[in-house]
Amino acid sequence: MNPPERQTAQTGDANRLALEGFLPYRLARAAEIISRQFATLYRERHGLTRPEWRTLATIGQFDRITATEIGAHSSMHKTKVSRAIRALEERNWITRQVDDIDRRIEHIELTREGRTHYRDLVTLAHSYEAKLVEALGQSGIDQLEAGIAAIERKHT
Amino acid sequence: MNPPERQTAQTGDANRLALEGFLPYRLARAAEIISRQFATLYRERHGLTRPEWRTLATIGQFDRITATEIGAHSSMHKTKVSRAIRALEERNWITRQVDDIDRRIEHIELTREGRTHYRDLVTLAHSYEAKLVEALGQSGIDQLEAGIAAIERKHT
DNA sequence: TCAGAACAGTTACAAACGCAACCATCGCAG
DNA sequence: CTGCGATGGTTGCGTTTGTAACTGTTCTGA
Repeated sequence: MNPPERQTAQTGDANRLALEGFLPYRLARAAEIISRQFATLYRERHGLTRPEWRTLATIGQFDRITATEIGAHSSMHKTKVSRAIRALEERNWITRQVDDIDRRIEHIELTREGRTHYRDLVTLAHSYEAKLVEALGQSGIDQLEAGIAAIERKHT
Repeated sequence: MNPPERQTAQTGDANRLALEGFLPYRLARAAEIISRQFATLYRERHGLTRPEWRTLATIGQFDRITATEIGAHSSMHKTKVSRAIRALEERNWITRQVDDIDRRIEHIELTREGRTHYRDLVTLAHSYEAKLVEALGQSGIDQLEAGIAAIERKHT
């Protein structure tokens, strides 16, 4: 058993930076790895891009929702959302309905077809999460979540 | 004091997915927040893009390095590296030198000017890390690093 | 009542990205 | 040798992205 190594961005020399130990870099890289892995799954299976998957996931979560709300809930720029919505609409996975009172607003819902894909996507997500637990161990997951939670807590 | 809430992607209903509890999403979002915060610093201060910052950081870390090695060390696509190198070269922050023996290889080094910026960048990075520790708490940082380490361990 | 601020959503445009094709060079097997 | 696969690095091209500007609509306050 090795003694646990404390990884930091320092190399002993304070005038250098070890990129591989620098937290923002490590975090970005880790997120990229996980995102890509999961993206491969839904891309191969449903032909979705990342913004489209997030959009679909958000609509499915709330049944009926507006574009602005989707952006707020999924941390996406409104142009990304707009384009994702159009793409999903062209596949007939969602429908839009202009609000009766405020005609700027469009309510978005899943079609039957969209719901089918959403259900499958949820299964996929859960099973990927399970794989993550298996790969990283429950303690790894717990620590990661705790760390993320700390960031979330500080961020507005 | 509230009891700690266990956050999961489930909403009780297994046929739904709570995006805000889904680990890949949370991780991507957290990384994005941190990356953006730090990027604002070096962009405002040195006018660097993200690939340029990573490239510069890697060159500074190793003094003399090739483009391929930069890509491997900083997890960037070779075209990204190529373009970042060109941009840094145009600012006269780095120099290239074709290898005497293998003329495909270019050795890259910092110029005096580049070194000045690199030093400042290192200071910036360290002080940002310190701010992170302050904001998230040492335990938050430790947990985050442990979680990331678990991912790194599994990834090739 | 009505002018202008605010807001939902789209679009035009430029920058950034990755893939694939490419050039130049090297290494190696026959 | 020499021909051909592998390697380092660049570039062309289609796609994706964010910014800003725009359309259409509602809200607000004088």
